[in-house]
Amino acid sequence: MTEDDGSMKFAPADAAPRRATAMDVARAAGVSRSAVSRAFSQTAYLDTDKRDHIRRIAAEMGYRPNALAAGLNRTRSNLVGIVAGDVGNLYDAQLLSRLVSGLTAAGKWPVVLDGSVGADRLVATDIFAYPLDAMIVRGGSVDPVMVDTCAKLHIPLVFLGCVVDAPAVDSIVCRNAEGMARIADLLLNRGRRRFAFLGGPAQWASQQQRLQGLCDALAQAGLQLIATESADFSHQGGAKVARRLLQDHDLDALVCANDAMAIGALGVARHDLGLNVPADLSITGFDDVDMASWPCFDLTTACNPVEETVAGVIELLEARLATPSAPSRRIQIDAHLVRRGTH
Amino acid sequence: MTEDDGSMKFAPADAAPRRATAMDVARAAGVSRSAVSRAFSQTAYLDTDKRDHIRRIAAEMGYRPNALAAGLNRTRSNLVGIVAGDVGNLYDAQLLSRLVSGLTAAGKWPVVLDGSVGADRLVATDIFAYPLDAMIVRGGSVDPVMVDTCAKLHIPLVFLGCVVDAPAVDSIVCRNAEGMARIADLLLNRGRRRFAFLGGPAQWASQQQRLQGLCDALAQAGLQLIATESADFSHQGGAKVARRLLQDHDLDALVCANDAMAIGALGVARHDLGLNVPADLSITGFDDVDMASWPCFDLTTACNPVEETVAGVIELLEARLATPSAPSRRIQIDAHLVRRGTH
DNA sequence: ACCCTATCTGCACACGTGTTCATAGTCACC
DNA sequence: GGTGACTATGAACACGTGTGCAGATAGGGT
Repeated sequence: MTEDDGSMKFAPADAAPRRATAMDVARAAGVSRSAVSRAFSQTAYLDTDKRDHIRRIAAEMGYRPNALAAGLNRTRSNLVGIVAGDVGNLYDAQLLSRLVSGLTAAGKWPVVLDGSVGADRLVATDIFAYPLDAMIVRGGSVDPVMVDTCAKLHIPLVFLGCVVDAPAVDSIVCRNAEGMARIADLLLNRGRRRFAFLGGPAQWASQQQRLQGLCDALAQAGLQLIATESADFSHQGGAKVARRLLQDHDLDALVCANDAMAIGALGVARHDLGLNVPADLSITGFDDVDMASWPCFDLTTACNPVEETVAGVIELLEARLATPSAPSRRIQIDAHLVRRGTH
Repeated sequence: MTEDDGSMKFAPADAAPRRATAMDVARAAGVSRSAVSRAFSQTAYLDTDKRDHIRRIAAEMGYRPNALAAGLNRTRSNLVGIVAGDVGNLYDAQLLSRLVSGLTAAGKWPVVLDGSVGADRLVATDIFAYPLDAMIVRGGSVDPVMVDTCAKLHIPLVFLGCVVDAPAVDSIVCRNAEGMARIADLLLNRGRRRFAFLGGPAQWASQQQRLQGLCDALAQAGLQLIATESADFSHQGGAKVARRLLQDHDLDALVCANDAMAIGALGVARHDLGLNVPADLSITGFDDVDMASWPCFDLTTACNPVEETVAGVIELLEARLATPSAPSRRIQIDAHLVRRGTH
């Protein structure tokens, strides 16, 4: 009865209107608040007529149980943080998109964070104020501050693209070295001998593994790289560095650390330098983004399968949530060769 | 004192460990829970020594105030839903990325939802269980169910790409017709007379406005379109339909509704059909995605500026949150011409 | 010495929900 | 009709936090 006084004050419709609560519905339906709560729970007893009545009134008022309030006495919030990679990068954009779909299908809500700001700033910022069920990090290198923070808050971490050795931290990586070895073998069998590598930023673990895989395969054939240069994984960066590489060295194989740079290199080689790809020069990428299959590029590359990766992330996530103290796991994904027209 | 009994039961360290709470910190620091709460509030009184002491212990224990619990008695959750567009589409991917950055900078946390599932399913699903501060929808057409649901829950809506006439629903759109008219004028001045339009799905408002802008500009010159076909805004779809258009008609200008399709058309025209662009045929896009400026495409297009659009969304959002009952607003963004090498 | 004020702190309530517990009601069966 | 079993429901508590209110402490002024 004292509640009535509170709800009668001035009918504040012009101020910010508030979301209907279970109490509001209970008053409108002439039942207790508990009954409203039970009307939205499958397990609780409630008379069918009463349940229908409550649900109809709730629908009219636009009531839905507030997940944040309910989450207080539940152990899961169903919120999962994603630190996105470089979304200007086509592969990362594709990955993010599929990851969002996969998490939604798994009943989790992805809160996406800008990965381009420093990870330390991300920690300083208040995303960890939210009780995330887990954190998925896409990136080339690992930030120890984030690992520590998540450990203290008991937030499971899944790393996507690099391996982290810490308790309750899982990771999923592509078999970069093996994939690159397949590319190297393909080019060696075709008779290529004068190789250069167009790599990405050195702090990316995948970049180093791809370089290593290439070097090892060449060493087995008694060869070594003529030149190695780094760009920023972007199309423009790849084009710029590829021009320098192709002008300074006499190459017959330019192996790139990802598709975007390979496509940039392809443009420079064909249009600016007038080289004949693949007759005089092989150019290869890595990842197999959508664009690699476009007829104007038709890029030979190694497929870093997005769907399989996302499925692996979801699997790691669910296993970790089911058994928080389980030992860390690492999933490795095979990168298979995609033979097209640039080798 | 009764609390002690509760906390002493078995020290359940092997089960799912729980996040430290203000009560835990209070016990460890020998102060009241209120003091801990105040230690993290700028406005509250607290002795400096005591505040430092509490914050140090909190840092050791990895304590942070739980935003969900705090959000219960606050009017904002700082969570904002984003219904993403088609992230396979390059423009939408770019837009999503910048939107995430912009929202983060504005102190909001974006919860990203898969826009490819039907909007009705999105409503049926339980994202609205969370008290979102607002919902940002990127898409070509408007789903009335979502508008109704958000209205009932008092969740402000911002539409990105189409205009919706409903209370407290804001929108931001590109001046599509004017942008397309600029392209048409450019092509007319260059002497083009035989135009075709390669459009997107009909339910997209922007698509219709772009078509309309083109038709009007042609009509002013006493011309009309020779042919109009639709694809799905994708590279592959654009390529396929462009081949048909170019084979069936004698054109000197192929105006595309977005860059992806224009680039697909460009590949078909040059490589498959051996046409000379721009000598014999003009091909134009719309949006000005990064790729349009790549030397291998060098696409003439109209710029649909991402930064400006995101800034507009943030502005609409903040204004709406400040004044929930304000009349609906519509921001229009100019699409300026980008002259490159395909006209 | 006393009082008033300014500063600090703890208690208690509110936020909105799920769930346990006890109780009222119903029905069947002896 | 009485008793037991069972169902349906409301009151109460818990989740973790911010904050109003009152009380306590200290310090200074008369």
